[in-house]
Amino acid sequence: MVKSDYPDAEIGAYIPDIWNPLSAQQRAFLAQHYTIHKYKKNETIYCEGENPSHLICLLKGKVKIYKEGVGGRSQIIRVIKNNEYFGYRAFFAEEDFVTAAAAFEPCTACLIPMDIILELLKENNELAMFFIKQLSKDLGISDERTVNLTQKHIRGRLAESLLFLKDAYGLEEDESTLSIYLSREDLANLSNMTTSNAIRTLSNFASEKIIAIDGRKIKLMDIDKLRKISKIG
Amino acid sequence: MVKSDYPDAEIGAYIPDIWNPLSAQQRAFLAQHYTIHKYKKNETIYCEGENPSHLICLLKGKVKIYKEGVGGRSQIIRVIKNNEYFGYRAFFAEEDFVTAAAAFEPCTACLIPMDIILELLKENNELAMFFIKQLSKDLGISDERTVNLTQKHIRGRLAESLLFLKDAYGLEEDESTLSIYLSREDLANLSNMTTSNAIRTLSNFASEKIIAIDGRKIKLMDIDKLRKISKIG
DNA sequence: ATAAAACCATGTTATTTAGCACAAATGTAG
DNA sequence: CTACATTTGTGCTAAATAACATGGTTTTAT
Repeated sequence: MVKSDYPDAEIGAYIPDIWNPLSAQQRAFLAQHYTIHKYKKNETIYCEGENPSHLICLLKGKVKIYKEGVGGRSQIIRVIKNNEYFGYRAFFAEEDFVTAAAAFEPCTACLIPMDIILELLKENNELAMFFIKQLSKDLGISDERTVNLTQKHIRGRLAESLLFLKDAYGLEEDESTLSIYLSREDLANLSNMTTSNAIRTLSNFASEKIIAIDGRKIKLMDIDKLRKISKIG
Repeated sequence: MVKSDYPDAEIGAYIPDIWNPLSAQQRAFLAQHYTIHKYKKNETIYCEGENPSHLICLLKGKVKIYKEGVGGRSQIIRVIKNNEYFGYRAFFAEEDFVTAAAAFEPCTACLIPMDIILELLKENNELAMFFIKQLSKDLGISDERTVNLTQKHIRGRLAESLLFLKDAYGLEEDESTLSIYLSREDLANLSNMTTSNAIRTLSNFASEKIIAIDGRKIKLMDIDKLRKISKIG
């Protein structure tokens, strides 16, 4: 609702992947229909079972896509950063959401009704190719993740999650601190383990000088070693 | 190479999902470039790390898509049946294969070079929508599977695999025998467990009269109970 | 500022699952 | 048909992980 921060004239700069392929006319059409929303920290963006209606492009902040499993345990499936799109898979598959989305931290997002996207897809193949490519990449990542989460041991899974967070959200200026601060519980849900085991394994990594922890701040001290641990499982 | 069994004139009937959206001209173009291949039982169709080049439509037989994990264990990611397409994800993502494919039983497939598909995609949006929808469905299944394989216990995972095989390949005329005969090892690889545990759990199900086993033949005797076991994990 | 709630840390125990060994059954090649 | 390889079945042991309990610490809300 705070379009002021993201003036219409510049919207294209914030959603380049779907804006660039469009013709002038298509851009005008899109510009008429998008809206800007803000989400508070920990706010739910959509829930499992809901009906998908909008393509969401994250302009600012960090989002988790997760799934409630058996016995209250939840599993983080993927994470979203700046300029990434989500919320559209279920619509294309003609299903309700099988995952939920929530904000790790305060977020701003651009929402575009899926009907509008469908209209654009009918006339613009380059846009269709964007979605085909994106879905293909995500499917590869998901397949990879299935094996990693099922076959690796705790240390391997946690090491992998730390590297995953580094790749997803990068490091701070010191080139070693993860620029996302997660609760131990979220870290556990990302790594398919209990909170206790996330805490314990994190402490072990710290005493082995592979990482350094200061509350929720995590410094990666020995990335090669993390890679090795992640690789051997 | 045995086009005889699948005469050119009828090819459209075998690959309807991508044939129907095409114009007459596009169909002619496609007909010029497809080939028919046969695969023997257990033959590898493609390997992890290879470069994807063809869209494959399975005309006859059953195929597994799997991934070698840590320590020689392999994980079956999904299975393919008649009239389903595979082999294209990696191409669209511009990656090498992250999975491998092999024939469960003797197979016949129609291969179409991905370049040809790309050409057709440029001019045909309906075809693009087919891939968007298919990839979206597969991604949902993959996400679902990640949670099922990681959070459920052995009995839940095996029950789920049996139901999964029923949905994928159906039952024989008796309405209860799975119409695919897998080795215990494949069943284990599908369910993320060791072969011993697959054997053991299968025996347990049999003594509980939930299934009946006769070699590799598996009869589902109490599907409701299987669903319940799968659900509670 | 203070109370309440959520989170972090660590030790102990219980459960689940993998790993191994070996025998029996089945399939396969010559 | 026979010999050999592979698959299946079963029991036992070891390892990995979850579950629980408790106390300290930080965050949040009022």
